[in-house]
Amino acid sequence: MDTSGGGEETAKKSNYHHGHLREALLDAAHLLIAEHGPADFTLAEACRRAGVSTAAPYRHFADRSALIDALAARGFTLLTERLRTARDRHEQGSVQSIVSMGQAYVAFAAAEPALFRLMFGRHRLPPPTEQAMAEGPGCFNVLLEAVVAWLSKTGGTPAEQLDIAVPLWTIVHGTSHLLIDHDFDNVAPGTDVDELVARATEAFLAGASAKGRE
Amino acid sequence: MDTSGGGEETAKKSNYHHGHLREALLDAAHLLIAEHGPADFTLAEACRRAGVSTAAPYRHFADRSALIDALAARGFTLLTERLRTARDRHEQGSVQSIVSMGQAYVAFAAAEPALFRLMFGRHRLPPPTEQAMAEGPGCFNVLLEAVVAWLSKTGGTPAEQLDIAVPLWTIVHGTSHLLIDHDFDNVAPGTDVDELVARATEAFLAGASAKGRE
DNA sequence: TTTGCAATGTTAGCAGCTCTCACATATGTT
DNA sequence: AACATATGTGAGAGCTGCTAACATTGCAAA
Repeated sequence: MDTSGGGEETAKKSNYHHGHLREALLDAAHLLIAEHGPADFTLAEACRRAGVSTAAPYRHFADRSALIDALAARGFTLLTERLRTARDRHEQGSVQSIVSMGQAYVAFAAAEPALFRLMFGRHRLPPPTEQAMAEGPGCFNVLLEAVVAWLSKTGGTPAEQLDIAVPLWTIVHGTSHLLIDHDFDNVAPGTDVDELVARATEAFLAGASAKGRE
Repeated sequence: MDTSGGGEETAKKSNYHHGHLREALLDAAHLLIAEHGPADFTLAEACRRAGVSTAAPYRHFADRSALIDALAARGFTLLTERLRTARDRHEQGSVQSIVSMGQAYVAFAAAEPALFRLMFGRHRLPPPTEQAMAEGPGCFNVLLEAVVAWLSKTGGTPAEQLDIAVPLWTIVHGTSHLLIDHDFDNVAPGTDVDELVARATEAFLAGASAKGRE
């Protein structure tokens, strides 16, 4: 999947130094949390899969949670890309463009539930982490740009962008969590989340722009 | 806070058998996850606080996660109560009644973030747990009833109840998660979540009923 | 090329956690 | 009073995160 596979032969000068350990650990961790959930992810098991001792990770990460943070950062850049391509599949400023982003958001959560939980569930109060200050908004900014474009088409002002974007975010974020936690199963089984996101987004935008015009 | 405090004197026949260990462990666990987050909650620490050995919990719970599940169940009954009283503070079928429920939902998450995460974050695929089948819906049913009442007032049919209730749920659920994960801080600091829930709910209901009428 | 240093890996080991097993003690029923 | 049952303890196995001292390699300057 990456260069390390073929690299074992081309660059097998030694097997003492791994060579791509940092990335290998992140890959292993990604697989593990996808299999067993983020809670009972084990650094030792990741080491086993990467073929190194349990002390090796500490050359690349301060501690276990630093590795998890790095994984979350990976997730944010991935999500941001997906949102951008989803948005750009439709006309700028169109409702369809915004709906498409929401569906991509939920699809990402559905495809990578453990990663999604990791990204938004690290309840560490202290460190806004500069990294997060850059990545998190980076992700949200994609939505903001689309909302501004929509506002300019429907006669709204850019000042309202947060009043529109934040509720839209809550809809797709809530849908994602409820979906991956299987909370629809008992209550509304067989829910079509794409449909759900489309209807909720359209209804909210309709209600919001009606209110603005009244 | 409970009977065990005074009970130590009235019922201090022995200190070998604890007497209320199950509840005491749940109380201790509740405090611990509130302090340190649900992830690094430790069964051993809960034992220390309850004043028993680390083997004692296994007389009352199958394992660590069974205790956590019991805590989550507690949370659901608590949340259901809060929703019911919030709803009943306003006229039946009114938008205000529905908004009030949403605000109570978010307020619960804000007051008990760790418990909230526990309740919805146990990503255990296998057991729909009968308990959860009863509690989860029990919680959602409060909303459904309110939505049915609103529909009958606005000329909708009960068949649409899920189309209305599920999006509303995603709004408050998403708001709760984003709030307790501090995701508003970087993006929309100082967000008034009560205001947010009210505006989003009103706009969605307006848009949805307009669509029904068109 | 050789030498020396910084980067990266290993082994050994501590402390803490979950969970089990055999044993101890209290409770209540007959 | 005696037994069965419920509930607690102590010791210990096996795992984990993490540290410290030591080993190996790659790179860059002499």
